[in-house]
Amino acid sequence: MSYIKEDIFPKNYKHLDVEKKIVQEWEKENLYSNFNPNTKKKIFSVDTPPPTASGYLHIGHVFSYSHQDFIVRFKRMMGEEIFYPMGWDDNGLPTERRVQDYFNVKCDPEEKSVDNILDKINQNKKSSSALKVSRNNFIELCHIVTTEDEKVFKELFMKIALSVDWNHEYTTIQDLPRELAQKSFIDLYEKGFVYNTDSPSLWDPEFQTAVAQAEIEDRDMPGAFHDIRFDTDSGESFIISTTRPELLAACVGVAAHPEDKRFKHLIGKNAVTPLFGIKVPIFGSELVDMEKGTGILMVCTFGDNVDVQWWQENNLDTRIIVNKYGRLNEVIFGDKGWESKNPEKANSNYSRIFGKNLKQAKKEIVEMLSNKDNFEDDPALVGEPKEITHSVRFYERSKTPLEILSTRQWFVKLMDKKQMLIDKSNEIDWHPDFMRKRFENWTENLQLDWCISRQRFFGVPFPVWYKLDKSSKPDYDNPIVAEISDLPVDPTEDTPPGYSEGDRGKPNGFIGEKDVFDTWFTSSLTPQIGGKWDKESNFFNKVFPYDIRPQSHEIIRTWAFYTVVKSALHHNEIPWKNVIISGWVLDPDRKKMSKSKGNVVVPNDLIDTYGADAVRYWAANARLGSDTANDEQIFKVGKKLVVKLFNASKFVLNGAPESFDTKNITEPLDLSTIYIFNEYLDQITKNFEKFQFSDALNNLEDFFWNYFTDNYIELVKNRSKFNDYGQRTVSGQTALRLILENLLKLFAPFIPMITEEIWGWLYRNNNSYKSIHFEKWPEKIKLDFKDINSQLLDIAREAIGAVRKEKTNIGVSLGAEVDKVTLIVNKEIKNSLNYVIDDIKDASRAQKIVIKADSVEAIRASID
RNA sequence: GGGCGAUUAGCUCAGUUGGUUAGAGUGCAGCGUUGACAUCGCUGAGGUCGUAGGUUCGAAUCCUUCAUCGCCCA
Repeated sequence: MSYIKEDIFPKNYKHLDVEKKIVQEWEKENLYSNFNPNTKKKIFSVDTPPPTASGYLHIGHVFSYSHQDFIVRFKRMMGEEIFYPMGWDDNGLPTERRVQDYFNVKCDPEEKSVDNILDKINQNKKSSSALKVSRNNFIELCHIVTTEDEKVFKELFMKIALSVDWNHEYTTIQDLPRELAQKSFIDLYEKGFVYNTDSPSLWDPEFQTAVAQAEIEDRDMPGAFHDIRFDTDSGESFIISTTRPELLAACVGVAAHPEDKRFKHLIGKNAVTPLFGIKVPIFGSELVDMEKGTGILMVCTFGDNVDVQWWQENNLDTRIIVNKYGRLNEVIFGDKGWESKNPEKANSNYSRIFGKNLKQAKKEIVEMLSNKDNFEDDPALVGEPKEITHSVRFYERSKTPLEILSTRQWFVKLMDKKQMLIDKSNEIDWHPDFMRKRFENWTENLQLDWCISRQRFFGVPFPVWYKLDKSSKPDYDNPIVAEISDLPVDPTEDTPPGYSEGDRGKPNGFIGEKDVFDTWFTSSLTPQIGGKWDKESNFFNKVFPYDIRPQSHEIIRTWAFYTVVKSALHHNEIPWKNVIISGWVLDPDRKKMSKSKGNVVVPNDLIDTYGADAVRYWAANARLGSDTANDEQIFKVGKKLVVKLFNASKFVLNGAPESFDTKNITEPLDLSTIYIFNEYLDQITKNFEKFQFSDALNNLEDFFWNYFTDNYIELVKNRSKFNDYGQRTVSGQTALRLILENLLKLFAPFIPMITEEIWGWLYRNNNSYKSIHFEKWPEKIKLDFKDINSQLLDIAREAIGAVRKEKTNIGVSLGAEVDKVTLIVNKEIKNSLNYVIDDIKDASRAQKIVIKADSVEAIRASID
């Protein structure tokens, strides 16, 4: 028989070297990049979140991506065929801004593409003004920048040992995602689920684009109620309150609560706006809050959502004064729709705010309202503005409040599908389950259809052109939609079927849609992109619906929601069977990490200090859905575990026989230990199957520390290492080896580097060697337990504990040899103890051991 | 204002369907070791289980109230 030699074990564990080496080996072997859709095995598919490429990766990414990898590695060892693609979301505003600054360019869809865009940029280097580039060139530049970012991301993901299939790496702006996004649009168009319309919608003046409800956030901002006196055309007057006096010229009505005694008599009459002299109707609405401000208010084009509602319900006039830049556009009082009691005065007043932004206009209006020269009697502004804090809606990336502008936009019809979407979410298992509520709440509270058009450049273009009539007016109601076989198309460069490029912009010709899709319109297709929807239908059907969708909770309303929408509308299916929600990583003060707070932790230093395995250990300790503080203490514990596993393995394997046969496990203590292991294994596997990896890890650690290293190894040390007791020795050696191998496999999903390293010591030179990560997940070890008291290990553990305690009491070292140990035990366990007494004697380093029966509760020891 | 979650030892968290004396890790203090272990072992201190009610033979656990914190949404 040959034995494992000492020289294969390094003295200490150097995680930096080992982890680097292992990642390189995996990459060289393409270990994980081998998904086979034609496998006979069960397929386990993962719809991974594509990180924003021009963002940055922080410890929170490491955290949640580790979570998915634990599950993936478990499933792989369970014998399933893993489909684990990875994408980068490079489409959208963050990249646009970065590229603009980086190259000093500005996208202009009117520009034609050129071949040598980088040369042109170099020539423009010294110029202070940004170079105008076509959309295609702009996309080209975005590729250049994001390719670099993606490389950094990929390196980090490999460093933390994600077992991603890099053969299925994609970016959301590549041809396939662009093509599928356009195909998605065409499919929805043909099904009648999308429409375009010119109606009030949310508009960000800073980025000059429409935005969707999902991208809005409310922020508490300081504001002020301005009380302004209005007259009626019958000579009465009343005082309205508004936080937006700058919209006075856009006033189209006045509203009060119908039950409000103060204003009831005014309803049905007309008011006249100060400064502009426009006659507007006064109407009643239950939506008016009588407690707020003066209880009566002005309705404008458009102050907020409710203004839009009143405008529709009461057939109010439309007076647009805000343009898409957030500035006041030109209007002429006296013209149709702008009839004023004093057009000359109105125009002169308006000239003071025309062209100004909303903030400047507000200041100007307030000044005019309080200037008594503008009024026959008192100024219209009553008293001082009353400062308040109110919530204001912003596009999440913007610093300028949203406006509601009437613009032509494309929408996906959702308002009529709320119940259907909630039903779909109920077919999905959410982990933890309460996160389902977020989805439901959001869906129930939807107020608008999904606005999918953006007036931006770095995105996927709409595959749509519009016919022009003889006066070059576009026919928006009958768009020309691209043929699916022609996708992807860029309507600003490509020509629609039946037209030639010369017809572009000409009477009776066509124009291309300039808008691009909302980023989420593409990102919501990650299941279709990963599965190559309709390109390889065989492939798609095998991975879809996906088994899991891992993500964090703040994008339930966007990514999860829209993905459910797409799958429901395209396939009438749920996109995935399980949603796995990771919590956030908070800073030690339990504050959310954010760039602006400056409390973001970058993962690389932590990984270098503690090792990727230790960082993963920390992530594995968090339950799904719960936020976790970034606590270095836990990284230390993880490192300790890794080192302990290293040392325990070294000890067990050093000098052990190369081969072993499970049949040789005959000693009662060894059998008992394996029996207990089996029970733990059962728990661990069950927890993993429920995606409760943190519970699985807890079980595993419990067995590893409290049974295996602290006690079992100590008990069998002598007979397996230092003395030859014949069959008892072989049994101990075999059990140690068997349990160790099983533990390595169980730890492998969590700490894949150290386990791979140790596995390599054992099997690297075998012909049939494969990574531990493709080994089979342990099954219960089948041995003959029928005459074995499974409690033997517990009893031995208690006995050795009693001896240790007594040695400490009498002040001798645990390793000290003693003459005689007496164990005082109760009668029930005396018999059992006899089975393991020799091991206890050895572990006690006693010459002689005696058992004394007594009516004690716990085992006690005395030493002579 | 509506919804969700949390509140247990100094810190981070377990506590399964209600059931003896509420646990772990970490940290702290003391002692002993350091021949698998930049370790390990033993011992100790430390908790009115957020508050106030209720159900029950029995509540950290179930119900109600309130408070605080966090998140989601208006």
